[in-house]
Amino acid sequence: MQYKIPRGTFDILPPDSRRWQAVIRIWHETAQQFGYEEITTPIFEQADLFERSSGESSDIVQKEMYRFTDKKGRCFALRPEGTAPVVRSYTENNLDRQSRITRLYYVGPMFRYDRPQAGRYRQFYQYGAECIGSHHPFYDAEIIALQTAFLNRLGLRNISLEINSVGCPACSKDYDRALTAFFEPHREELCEDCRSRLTSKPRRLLDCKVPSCRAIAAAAPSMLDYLDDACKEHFALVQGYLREMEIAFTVNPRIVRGLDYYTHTAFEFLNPALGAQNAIGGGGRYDGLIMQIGGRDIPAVGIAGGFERLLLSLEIENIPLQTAPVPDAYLVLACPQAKSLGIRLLAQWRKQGLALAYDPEKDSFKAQLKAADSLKARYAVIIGEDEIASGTVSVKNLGTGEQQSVPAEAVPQLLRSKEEKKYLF
RNA sequence: GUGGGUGUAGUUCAAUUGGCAGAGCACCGGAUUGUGGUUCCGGGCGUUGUGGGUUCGAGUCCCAUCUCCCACCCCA
Repeated sequence: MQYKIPRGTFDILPPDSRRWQAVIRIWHETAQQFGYEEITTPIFEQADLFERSSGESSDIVQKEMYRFTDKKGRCFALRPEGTAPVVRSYTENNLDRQSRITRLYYVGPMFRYDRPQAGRYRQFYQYGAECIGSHHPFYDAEIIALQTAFLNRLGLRNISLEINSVGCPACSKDYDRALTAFFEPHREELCEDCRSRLTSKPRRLLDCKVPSCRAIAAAAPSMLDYLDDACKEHFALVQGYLREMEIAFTVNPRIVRGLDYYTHTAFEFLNPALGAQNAIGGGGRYDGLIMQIGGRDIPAVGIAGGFERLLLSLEIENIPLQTAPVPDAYLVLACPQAKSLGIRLLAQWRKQGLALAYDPEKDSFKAQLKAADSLKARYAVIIGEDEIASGTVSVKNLGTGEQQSVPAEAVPQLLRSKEEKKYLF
């Protein structure tokens, strides 16, 4: 074993690849049902696109980005998240001129240089959707509904939705000041991390796991009390829409999203069964981002989620996704003279859409039937001396054992009709 | 980036105080020449993650390194 896969990456092999296909297919279907169209962007972009959008002080930029320079010294980064590239493409291609509301969704790999852990990888796969062009709270609720529909359709049940509002930049700033003022007198009692957070990101103090910090934070002021009237109303309307859509949620004023560009609504979908890495998706509104990266002042709201944790959740809850593909029939060629005819028929029947299995290295009759059985083929199509002599082939139902001879031309129709019959019961 | 655990056949796991590296499952073949599943029989020299060291002798002890796992951190 000479080469090894890079740390924090993984191959998706059968039978897992089937599960991935199924989940991705359901994502495409759900997003399209909600009026979203697919966008695919490159997996690398100018590094400063992410630096500018995520925020210089974010962990993504500070330590998790895969950066590199190309032969001409230009600085690129493997994308650590999906929103910035979509927004870049939106502005670059003037999509705002084409329609007032633009709904886009994507699927693809993201890259973050993190220490790998269960449910956390260096190359991981995300789905996401962005609704660009309106500040209306309906769209916040709608995109949450999209993500809810997706998770429900997969069969996940033990998922909770927590929402919060981080307000507009103005009330957000007020709140940070209030937090700093609140924690400052306790500086000496805080853990080391929290002391540095106090100056850089006071909000992070709220979800520190050190018990002593938690005790202090318990009495900290709530973001919700610092929302101005407009922000308060927006948040109330989002909640109203969610209730009308019958989407269960709890308000958690401590939700902090990792990236700087979020405004107003922020939310997370959590699966408590997952352990430390329990966020399976989330999103929020980012009204300032498009202007920030050089576009017009256009509001937007988006979601994203990771497939790894989705699949982990499905496994924990024992939800089957897709059964293994089985061949319609296994071709048994019983004598050397049958081989040429058999291979011609194999090709012909495949053109007609049948899933056929055949192994040229198995000569004995018994071995071929055994193989048919282990592949769970529904039928064996047998061609040997007898069949050649009579100008027919034998079709054996491997479930019931019944067997009949028919002309070769009848096989596709026969297998198809028998299969249809099967679905009638 | 920090701390703790882990690694033996394709896979799941054994191997006593350091003493010949094994089993289940899976896989392949066979059990009178054209009929599968059950059953029975046969089939394993694997750089014990990698590289060093101690020892007459290392899967086992020591050091380094890598991987994965758990937690911190962060998030998907």
